[in-house]
Amino acid sequence: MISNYGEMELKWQKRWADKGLFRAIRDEKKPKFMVIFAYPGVTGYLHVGHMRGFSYADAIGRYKRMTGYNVLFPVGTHATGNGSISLAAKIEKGNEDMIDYLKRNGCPEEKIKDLTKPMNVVDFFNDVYVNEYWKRFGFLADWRRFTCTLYPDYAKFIQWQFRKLKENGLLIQKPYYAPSCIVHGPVAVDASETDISKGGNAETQEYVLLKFKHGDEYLVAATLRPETIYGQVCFWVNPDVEYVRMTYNGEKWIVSPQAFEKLQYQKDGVEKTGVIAGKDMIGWMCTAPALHKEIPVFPATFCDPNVGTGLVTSCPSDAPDDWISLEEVKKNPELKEKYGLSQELIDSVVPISIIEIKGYGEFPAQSIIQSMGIERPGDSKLVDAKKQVYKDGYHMGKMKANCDLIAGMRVEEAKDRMKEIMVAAREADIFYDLTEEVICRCGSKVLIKRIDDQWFINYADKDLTERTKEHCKSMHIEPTEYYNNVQGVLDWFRERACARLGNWLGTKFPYDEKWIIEAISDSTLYPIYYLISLYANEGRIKPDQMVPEFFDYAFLGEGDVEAVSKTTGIDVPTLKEIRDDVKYWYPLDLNLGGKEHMTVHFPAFLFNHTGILPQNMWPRGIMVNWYVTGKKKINTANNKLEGTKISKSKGGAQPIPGAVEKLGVDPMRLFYAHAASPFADVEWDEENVFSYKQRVEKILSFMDELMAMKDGKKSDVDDWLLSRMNTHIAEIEEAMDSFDIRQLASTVYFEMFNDFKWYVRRGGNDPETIRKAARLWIMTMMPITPHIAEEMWEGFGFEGMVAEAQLPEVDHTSRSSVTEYGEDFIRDVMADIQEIIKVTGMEPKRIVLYTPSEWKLQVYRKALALHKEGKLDIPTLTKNCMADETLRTKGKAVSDLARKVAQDYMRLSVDKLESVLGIDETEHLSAAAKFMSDEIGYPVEVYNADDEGRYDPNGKAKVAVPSKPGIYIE
RNA sequence: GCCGAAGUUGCCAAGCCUGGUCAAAGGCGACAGACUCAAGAUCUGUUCUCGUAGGAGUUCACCGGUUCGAAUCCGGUCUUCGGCACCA
Repeated sequence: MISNYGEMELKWQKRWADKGLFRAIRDEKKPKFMVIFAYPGVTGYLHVGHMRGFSYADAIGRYKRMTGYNVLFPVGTHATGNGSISLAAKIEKGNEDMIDYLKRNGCPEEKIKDLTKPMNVVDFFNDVYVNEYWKRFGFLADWRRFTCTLYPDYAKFIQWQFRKLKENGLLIQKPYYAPSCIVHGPVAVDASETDISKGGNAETQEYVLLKFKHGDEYLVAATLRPETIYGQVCFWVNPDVEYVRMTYNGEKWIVSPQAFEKLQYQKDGVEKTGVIAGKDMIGWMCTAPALHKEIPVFPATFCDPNVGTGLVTSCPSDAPDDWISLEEVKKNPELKEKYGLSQELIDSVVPISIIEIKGYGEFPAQSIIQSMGIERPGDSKLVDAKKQVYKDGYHMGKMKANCDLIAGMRVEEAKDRMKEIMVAAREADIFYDLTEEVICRCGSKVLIKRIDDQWFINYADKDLTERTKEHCKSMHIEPTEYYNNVQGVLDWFRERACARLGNWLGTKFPYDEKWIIEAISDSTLYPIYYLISLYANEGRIKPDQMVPEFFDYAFLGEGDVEAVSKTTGIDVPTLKEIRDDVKYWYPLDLNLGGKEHMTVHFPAFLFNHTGILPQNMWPRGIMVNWYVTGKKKINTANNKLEGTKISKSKGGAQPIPGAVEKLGVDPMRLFYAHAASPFADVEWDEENVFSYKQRVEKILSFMDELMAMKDGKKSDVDDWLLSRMNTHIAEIEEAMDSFDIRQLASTVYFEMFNDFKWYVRRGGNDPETIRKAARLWIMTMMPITPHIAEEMWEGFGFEGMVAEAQLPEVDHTSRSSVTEYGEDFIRDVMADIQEIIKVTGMEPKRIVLYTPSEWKLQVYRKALALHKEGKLDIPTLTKNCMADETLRTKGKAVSDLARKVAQDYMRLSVDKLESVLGIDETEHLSAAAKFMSDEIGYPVEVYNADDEGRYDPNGKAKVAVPSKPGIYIE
């Protein structure tokens, strides 16, 4: 027994390290297997969930290692971006939450004060990931090759990669509208709020700016629904807002001050020329674009100067806000008075029905207002009403005949068409805005900014896409759903902005150093870099030497080695060695990553390989793993059991070191492997992990028992056990062809264990068989629970370490389905006996089994013979039996049995029938009678039905058929 | 909304591609028994319903279809989850 798991684990980790097992060294005589997991971002401590995918990679690597492959399993980290900048900034400011978080995860106090510099943060966590997570989990990764995206040598690689993209025509520049801090430049707006302090749910929306002419000025309204232009009847201005007069493109515009600020970031030559009070515009007449009709300007307080341009065109038929505000204007005499609007003018404004939506009346806005019971402007339900009617309109609506250029179109297409028409006629313009306020980490506003010379990787390139899609068909991608889906993902992938301006960590863009290469784009081709990082880490090559010619030679085999040596200053043998490594190890055999990578990293990873490297270096496999979710809780809202996301940033996640100490590495690895299919989320449940720990301990103590069996002898079950073991190994091989780690776990920790237990229960105790079988068993445990496997391996005194052992080929000669069936047969018979005892509630004095008469066996044998020829059916078998003199004398009994046999076995394998006939049941059951008596607790006797002297008061012998002996209990 | 995935017996979770050996693996929990001074220990059995003879009945979200036969194939419905881009 193991008294201290931690010590035991560390002991073996040290031995593996001392022996240098982690090192992957090129060996041309052996086939290679290169596996990575998508390296994690350095954003702080990881939690137990992250170890799931990482552990798969190690288990697969170990399995491959055991089955004859030379395995390269390198690791690294991804630190590009601003995660560590913001972490460092928080420490600097003494942010208590952050300091608390670090402490809670076991960061030593004295370390914390060092973490005020971003690079220190990166170095610190690199150390944590490697030592506290990966090494602690017993990974056999080639630590010498560790790399990080912020290392100077890595930067050289990325610069080369971008040069290649450019040379291959895959880098393009074009304008781009990106959320951008007014101080720091582009930021990422997403739910994790890595870059920002507020507004993670904001989305960028494209508005159409509609220009309403008034004199020589334009009132500019922003709309998401250009197709409603034909329904416009008036224009809304907020009387309480002071608007800005500005010039743009030789035109005079009026917009809200906020909109003016935003426009400055999106349009050139925008200038403020004055201001105008909203209330001064009330009562104006302006000309609507496209419609070319005069409409009046009315007051509306719902016009928010922060949204769009703060000016709104009114289409009451389809906009609930407009409808209700128009009603208000009509009903409210004060407004009339205040703004001097004539009754005549007001009366002239009537909604125009323009869109037909199933389930709505003539005026959709009116319908929804009535059904939701909204009565006045400002009602909070208006937000939902708007959403609903917009949504239904968009998907189900159809433009009515009065809509001129877009009449009869579905709203979906009318929208784009109308936009194009008006923009082309210079009656409209485009404008981008965020759906909610976004504030940068620095406290400044985030607005949408036009970037003219934004660099993109052109993933939309047709040729590249086709090539990549085609290649994916030949790849091994798990799960199958993703294999199918990736085709669509690759199609959907568009140009991707690949560089950023501002304060980011990362590699400088080689063609223009003001740009920093963006986080996704610098982590696509990197698996190949692990072949170089080894040399860089060992100081054999310096970043300065890693000029383009170096990579051209190393990766592409271009250039003359002597010349490259001269250019780079790297000696020829080293260059050749590197080139040989690349040729040997690449392509990557398996890239394993969480499901979040399916639409981002994996496609980019594929595209960069197919875009830069020759075809024989394109990746061979991808495996996607699902998550470990938080403990499920009852959601009181809907009374359902729901998992909660384990989140790095939000806390509440189980830190890894604590879990390791409490539960042990092997139980955790087993939990990851077995708790669910890799392609399903699994709940983190300590109780569950604990039960895996118990299973591991059970196996350990069971092994102790086996080791103690020194003087047993051979029996029938020995053959059975060895047959079972080989059958299981064949199963494992098949499962692991598709990296089915769960099946491996299931076979090894459950099925094999059960077989061993049965072996012992049946009296098996032969030391030679035990050693032989245990040897196989322990080896198959090595991928998932390597530490205890070593412990047992050593206990049995097997040579070397199991981590370097080779799993033998399946020994087909020792496999026998007849032998295996023999034990199933015993179990079935026992189950039948138990069933009878249970149902009758008897306290048996005597249990008698009857094996079937010879004539029945004859029928079965005939069935088998026919089955082998594929001719087993009822009439054929019956005829066949009746052709036999002795059988014919039995008459109906034979034909009845023949029918039953044919029916039962027609659709089953020949193998099954062969097994049933393969054993002599009388002999087999007699031999097992003692065992069964002991197990059941009552005496068991066995007779053959043809035995004249049998004890058979109930005539049970005659119901006996092969595989189903008659049973009599009294 | 679009795209994708899923709904299995108290819970977790296999099976579904390749229909029959599926009342449906395994684990957990529960129950009974064994062993114990004791143990979140271990072992054995049971765990949809009915049943004094190894059987029968009703199940794999719901409705319908294909088939001799469907948890598995097809169509539809409902529900849940994920992705929807500059975010690792």
